[in-house]
Amino acid sequence: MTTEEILKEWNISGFQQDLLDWYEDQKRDLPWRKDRDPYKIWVSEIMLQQTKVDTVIPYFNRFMELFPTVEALAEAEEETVLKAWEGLGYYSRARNLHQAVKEVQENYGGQVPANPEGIHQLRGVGPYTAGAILSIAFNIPAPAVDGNVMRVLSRIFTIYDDIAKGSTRKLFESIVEDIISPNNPSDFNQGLMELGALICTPKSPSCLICPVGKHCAAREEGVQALLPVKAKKTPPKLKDMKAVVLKDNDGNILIEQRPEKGMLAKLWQFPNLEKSSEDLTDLEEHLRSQGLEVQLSEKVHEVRHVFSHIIWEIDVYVGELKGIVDSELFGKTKLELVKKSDVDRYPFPVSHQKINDFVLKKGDF
DNA sequence: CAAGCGTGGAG
DNA sequence: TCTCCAAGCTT
Repeated sequence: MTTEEILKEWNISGFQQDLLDWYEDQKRDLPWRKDRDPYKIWVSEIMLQQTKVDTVIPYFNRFMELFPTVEALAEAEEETVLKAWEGLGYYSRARNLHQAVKEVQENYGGQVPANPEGIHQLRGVGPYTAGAILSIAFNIPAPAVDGNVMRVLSRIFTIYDDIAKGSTRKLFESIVEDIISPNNPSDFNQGLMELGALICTPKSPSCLICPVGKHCAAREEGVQALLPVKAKKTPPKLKDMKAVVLKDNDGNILIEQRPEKGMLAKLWQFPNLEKSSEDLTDLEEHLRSQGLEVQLSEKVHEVRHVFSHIIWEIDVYVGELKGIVDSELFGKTKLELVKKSDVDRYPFPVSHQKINDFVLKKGDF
């Protein structure tokens, strides 16, 4: 049967009631479900993008202690926000959220806009997050189609479109507009996602205890394991890197800030470059070009770190900073000499936390 | 539209 | 060790 034929004889209000009853009974007690503060819903939705609930919970709780309100976050330093995000990944989320919250503080007096136009133009708020905030916080019947919702609905209506394609999301949004509960869009959307997280899971879904199993075409046909259809993404590419932990005469450590755009933007790291020679010349030249004279050791460690699209294999060196040869050049760099105990104050990506752990915390350097 | 953008956990 | 993710957005 086609999706249209299924929908025509499908029991919409029965599905709504079964889903809402199950959600009311089985929903998890999560920190962002204690009230409907739009700011908290917003922050939680940004953190939950491509990130599991169990990972988010401690970050969310710390974030709310540091920045309890729109005003508090708007007034915070960006580096403080990035430090609170350290380890959570996709750091543009933190920078975009910070910018958007400043705009809300400036343009809306700190009140999160409760309409589609206002909310969608905020940095980092795309179609899913806009719908999630509108429905969950303001109970407005807007679709909030994430991976869970596409998986659940692809099974219920046996939809074989590739959910990795952007255009497919629109199809699911139009379906949600048809079936969303007009009285309780907040719990309806959350119920769909909760069902995807707890019952209608990617692998071996629990169809036997599914509260909406009688509405599901995939279960009827026994094809739930074939859905959803999702194109495979290309595997990450290997990149050989070098990093060096440098100490000066006073025991200070040299760190550098990454560029404002691109991967790990504005985070800090130990001087880091793509490997271009087997010996030490590439490192020495890289540092000399920034005005630094150094004495390097042989490789002391190796770090492997997998990103979503790249794998870094980092050869780690240590060395001594002999002097700043060209202080004018050094002044233009994003390098800083900091006390060993202060390295932890800066936001580091996990790849370089691994270096920090090995060289500065476990090692005797 | 496809690619770029992180991380830690499950199987 | 390897594969596949998990409440996506921006360019």
